[in-house]
Amino acid sequence: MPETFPQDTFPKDTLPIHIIDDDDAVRDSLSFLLECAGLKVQAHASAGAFIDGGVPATAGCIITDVRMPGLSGVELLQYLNTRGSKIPVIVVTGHGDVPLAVEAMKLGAAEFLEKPFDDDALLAAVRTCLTQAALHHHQDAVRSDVEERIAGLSQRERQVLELLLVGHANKVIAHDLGISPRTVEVYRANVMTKMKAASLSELVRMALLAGVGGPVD
Amino acid sequence: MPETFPQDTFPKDTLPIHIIDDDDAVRDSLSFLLECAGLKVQAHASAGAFIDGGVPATAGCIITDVRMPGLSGVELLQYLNTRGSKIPVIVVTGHGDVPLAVEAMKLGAAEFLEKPFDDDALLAAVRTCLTQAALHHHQDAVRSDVEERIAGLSQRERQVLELLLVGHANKVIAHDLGISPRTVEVYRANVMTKMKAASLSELVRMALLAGVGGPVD
DNA sequence: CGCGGTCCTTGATCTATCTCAAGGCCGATC
DNA sequence: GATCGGCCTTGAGATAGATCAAGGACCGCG
Repeated sequence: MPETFPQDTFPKDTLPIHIIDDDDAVRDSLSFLLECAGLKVQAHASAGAFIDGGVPATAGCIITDVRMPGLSGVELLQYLNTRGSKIPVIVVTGHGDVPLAVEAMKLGAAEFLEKPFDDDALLAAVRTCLTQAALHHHQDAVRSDVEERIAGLSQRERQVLELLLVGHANKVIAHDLGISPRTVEVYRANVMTKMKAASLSELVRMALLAGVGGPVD
Repeated sequence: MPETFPQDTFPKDTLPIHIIDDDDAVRDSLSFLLECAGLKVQAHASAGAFIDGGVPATAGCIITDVRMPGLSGVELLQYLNTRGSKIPVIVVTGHGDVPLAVEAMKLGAAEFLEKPFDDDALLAAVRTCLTQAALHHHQDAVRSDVEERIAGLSQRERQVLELLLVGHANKVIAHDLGISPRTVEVYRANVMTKMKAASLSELVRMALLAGVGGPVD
């Protein structure tokens, strides 16, 4: 079970910042800038190299160039979106125009800076991202934790869970599944135990968080 | 109780599109373009004029210029954000630069187009916005409906609702409120009736939708 | 004052749900 | 093959919750 940190004790500075740029000089100077600010940095020469390392579930943020051999910064954003990643991405570019910036922002970029950019502006953006990342990280930790518990349920237990979320009473669930109401109660109790839910209310909130048994509609 | 439309029968074309621009010629040409596309248009000469009309809870989208006397397009975005409005906003500008575009997008603009823009591009953006607006509109209708029901609860009923959402059993709630468990049951039943909830599960989902008794944490 | 209305409160009763205890089935392991 | 563990299943009794029916406090109104 992932640790859950209260927001203000969250170890922001341990979350690595990934720099993706094909220019050695840029990587070095960015790394230097961020490390001087006491931040942990990992540099990658291409988006592919970053992805090959396995997209970290937990990262502070990503700083990427747009024009690069292989995947461009925009393509990286698209890839991250398909992966459902919520890592904040700061896009930097030497040849930016408005349509490109708009596209990057639409794809969820947290910031779009034109070179040469102000060091302070970048640092400010990074800090903003780290704060956001800390929030998302906590949410994600909770959600993946809940998803794990759901995965740990047996088939019957999962069925009962879903019917429970629909709002059916035990006896209705029993009828639906063609078993005794008594048996449903056992699964229900198991679900509560395995999901570590102290109440039905909590169970419903957990399920919604994990995207099970959708909203009201 | 607001009607609920299945997504594809939603009357998109009845949702008005608000054009905000201080240039008469621009308003007219935009109005003409959109009306030819069969869309309903309302034009405003300034952001202030639009706001004074009362920000409509239901609108297709807003097309606004950036540079205007009075509130600028960016300031309009900020205002809409403070109001919690989710109306999609398309920003158009004759003198756009990257930082301005980025700022507008950060403030939630759906699109940022530079003049002279392609008519088809604008129409495509508008249609995208209308689709989004239809989705949000349905969500908002449901939420405001739920909020109304909550507002219709008596004080005791609301207290019981909150403790119920926390996951407390009736007898615990009774102890907390210093009344008989039996009495709690009455409020509980009233809450279910007034909220039109068929089950506790549904009640919890409604409450979460209305932002009452927050997420897991 | 007497009236209707809403809100808060409760008892008795019936129904649903949770707790304790336990048997049959199947695959994995020794 | 025997044993162990997990899954599915159930009964009887205790507990919590829903339903039926109703009294007292407060407020505005005629």
